[in-house]
Amino acid sequence: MQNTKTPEELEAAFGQQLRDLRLRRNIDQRQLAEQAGVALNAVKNLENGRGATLTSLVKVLRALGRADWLETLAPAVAISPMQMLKAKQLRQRASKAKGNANA
Amino acid sequence: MQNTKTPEELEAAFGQQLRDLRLRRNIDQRQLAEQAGVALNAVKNLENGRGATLTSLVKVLRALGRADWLETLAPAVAISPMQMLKAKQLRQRASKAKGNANA
DNA sequence: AATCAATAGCCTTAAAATAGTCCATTGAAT
DNA sequence: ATTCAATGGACTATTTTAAGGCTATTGATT
Repeated sequence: MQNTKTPEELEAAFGQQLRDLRLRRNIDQRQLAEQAGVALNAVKNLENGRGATLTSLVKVLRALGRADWLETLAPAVAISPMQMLKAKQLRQRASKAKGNANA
Repeated sequence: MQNTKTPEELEAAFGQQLRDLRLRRNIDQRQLAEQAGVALNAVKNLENGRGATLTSLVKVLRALGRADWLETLAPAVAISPMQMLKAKQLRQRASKAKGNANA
């Protein structure tokens, strides 16, 4: 089941979550910006889904105490000890063009 | 327990996770960029932690089928049905400067 | 060990975000 | 109902990123 939202919608919904985190801590945008080391405008851009840099986002997450969330994107796959033994490490490059899982 | 990593380190570690997701699907950067609708350079920037826009990130996550991850930042707090009744909705603004939870 | 596609890195131009400031609107507290 | 800080929106200058193209390096395959 795919996410049908457009990138714009995703960014806006994401901004709302950032806002929620901030408001749960009851700090204003100015304070958050200061603690994060970014401009007030950068926080506004993030929360309103108006476009932002990844750097601004990371700094703000850090200030909100949620930098750990950034580590949850690609969790290591859980494998059994037996599988562990013969598990090959992840490839460093995609395989050459013909045998790919492409569309 | 705080995350002690610098923003640069966080961004680099995050980029590695993006790369892992891509490699698990065995597609190359060019294909991912094409499917995401961004430039090849944007994918490189993301994976190498060299700076990127939130828009590029969102498009790439979407192409990787992981846009749902964006919804996991601020999960709704679980409360009991009894609490539900008297639960006030989250404030829309931080409270005025004196009584804040500031540093 | 030879091959060659995947990736890194650099360049230029265009587009977008940051930073700083100001003013208008509005939610929450009195 | 009034007040006023929190927020939104707009503007300019500066910095950063996107896009597109090119070359050098290197990991995976044979």
